[in-house]
Amino acid sequence: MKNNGPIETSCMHCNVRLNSVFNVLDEGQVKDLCIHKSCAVYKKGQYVFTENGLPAGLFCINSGKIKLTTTGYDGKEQILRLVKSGDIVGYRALLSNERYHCSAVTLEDASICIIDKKYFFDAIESSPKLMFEVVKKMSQDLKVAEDHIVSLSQKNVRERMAEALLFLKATYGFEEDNQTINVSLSREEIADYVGTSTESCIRLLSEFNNDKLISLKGKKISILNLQKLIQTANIED
Amino acid sequence: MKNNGPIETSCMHCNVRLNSVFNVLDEGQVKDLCIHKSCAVYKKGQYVFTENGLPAGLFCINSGKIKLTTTGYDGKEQILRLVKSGDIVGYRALLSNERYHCSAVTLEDASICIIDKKYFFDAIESSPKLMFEVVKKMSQDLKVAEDHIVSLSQKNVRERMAEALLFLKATYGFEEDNQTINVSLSREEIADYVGTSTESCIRLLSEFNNDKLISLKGKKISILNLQKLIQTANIED
DNA sequence: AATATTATATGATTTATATCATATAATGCC
DNA sequence: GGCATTATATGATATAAATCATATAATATT
Repeated sequence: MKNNGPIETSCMHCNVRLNSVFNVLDEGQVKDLCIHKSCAVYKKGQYVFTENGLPAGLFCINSGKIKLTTTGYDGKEQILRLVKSGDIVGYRALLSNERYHCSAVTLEDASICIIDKKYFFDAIESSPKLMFEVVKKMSQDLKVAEDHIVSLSQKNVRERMAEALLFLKATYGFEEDNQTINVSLSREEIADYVGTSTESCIRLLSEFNNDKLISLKGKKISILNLQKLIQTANIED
Repeated sequence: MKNNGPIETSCMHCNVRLNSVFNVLDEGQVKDLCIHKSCAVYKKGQYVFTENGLPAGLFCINSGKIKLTTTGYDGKEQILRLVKSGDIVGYRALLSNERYHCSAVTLEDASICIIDKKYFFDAIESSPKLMFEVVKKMSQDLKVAEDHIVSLSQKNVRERMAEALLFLKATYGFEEDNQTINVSLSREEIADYVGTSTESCIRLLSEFNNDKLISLKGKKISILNLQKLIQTANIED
C-alpha cells in the first residue's frame, strides 16, 4: 500500500504564500510561480526524495510533517531535521548543485509542491529578496545543526532527551489541549534524533513519565512540567 | 602580550583572489573590492570576532588558520569549524543579519581582510555568481555539520578520533614530509572538536601512536598508516 | 477474528568513557 | 636561569549508557 508514488493534484487550491520564504514576493510573482509548480499528495511514510538522488526542484510543504534522515553507519538512521508546513525542503542540494545527502520522508499524509529547478533559479536571480530569504533559511538550519553538535558533544542522554522534547514542542507546537506535542514519532525515531539507543529512549521517557515531567499515551507525549523539563535539559539562558 | 588587537597593514600586498569565493569576479570587480576591504595581521590566539558580537563585514583569511568555537555548557568550548587561508569566515551571521553564534580565534599568526558589510551586500546583489559561491560555501558547511552530527550520534570516541585526524589532514594537508598534519592543536582542542574529554583524547592518541597508526612529536601528528586509520574511523565508501 | 509482526517496556549485564588522581614534560614568565 | 604554570601522560575507579534478554502491548496481515 505504501510507496506507490504521490497522487498529483491541481495546484489551484494550494497557497504558495504558506511557505514563508515566498512571503517576500508580490502578487504577480506569486501568480507566475504558481504556473511553474505542481502539487502532490503523499501518504504517511512516503519518500519525497532520497539520499544520492538529483534535485529536480524545490519542495514546499503545504501540509504535513517531514523528517530529513540520513543513513549512518551499519545502516542506522539519523534524523537531521524535522520540517513542518510552510517550510521548504531539498534547497541545499538544489542550490549547491549536488545530490541529496539525506532523504525526506513524510511523517503523516502531506501535500507538497515542487517548484521547477530552472524556474526557481531564475526567481532567486531576479529577486534578491527571495534569495536572502532562502539564505536566511539555510543560515538558520546551519545554526540549528551546530547547536545540535554542541548538545551531542557535551550533554548526556538524559539532557538531550529533555532537549529533544522541547525541540519537538518548539517545532510542531501543542495540540488544542495546550500540552500534547503535535507530532507522532516512534521511540526509535526519537532515539535517531537524540543519538541514543531505542531502549535508552524508552527508558528515559518512562522515567520522565514517572517523574510527572511528561505523560505518555501511545506515541503522543504531553509536557506536564515545562519548567522542570527545561531544567532537565540544562538549557542556559 | 596577546589580544592587544590586530596590526593594520596596507591592503596592497594581499590578493583577494586567494579567497575562493571571489574567483568568480572579474578584474574590475576585484579592484573595486580591494578599495572596500582592509587587511589586518593577527597574532596567534587573537579573536577575529566573538560570540554575540555584531558583524561589521566579511572576513577573508589571507594566511593563517582559524578555529570557530562556541561556548557550550559549563563553559566547555566546542570547536565547530576549522578554517584555512582562502576561506571566508563570519558570513553566516552577516548574511542572516544576526549576532555571531560562535567566536573566531587564530590558531597561528594570520593575515585577514575585512570587507565592508554594505559593500559586500551590494556585491552579492549585483553579482549572482558571487552570491552562489557564498551559498555553496554555506551549503558545504551545513553538509559538514550534519555529517558531524551523524558521527557524534553513531560513532564511538575511538572512531571519531581517527575521523578527526583524517579531517585535519583533509583540511590542512601535510607538511613537506608528506605525513605530518599541517596544523598544531592542543590535545584539549582536539577533544573539543571530537566531543570527548582531554584525557580520553590523549589516551587514544597514545594508543594510535603505540599501534603505529600515527606518530607524535609535541603537537605535531604524523599519519603513518592511512589505510588503518581509515579502518579505525570506520568510514564507509 | 486469529495470527504474525512490530513497538514498547523493563530487567540484567557489560562496556566504553568520564572522572579523579598523580606524575612528568613543556612552556611561559620574572 | 630558575620558578610557576600549563600541557601531556597514564593509572585507578566510577558510572552512564549500550547491549542482551524477555515480556507485554499494539498493529498489521491473512
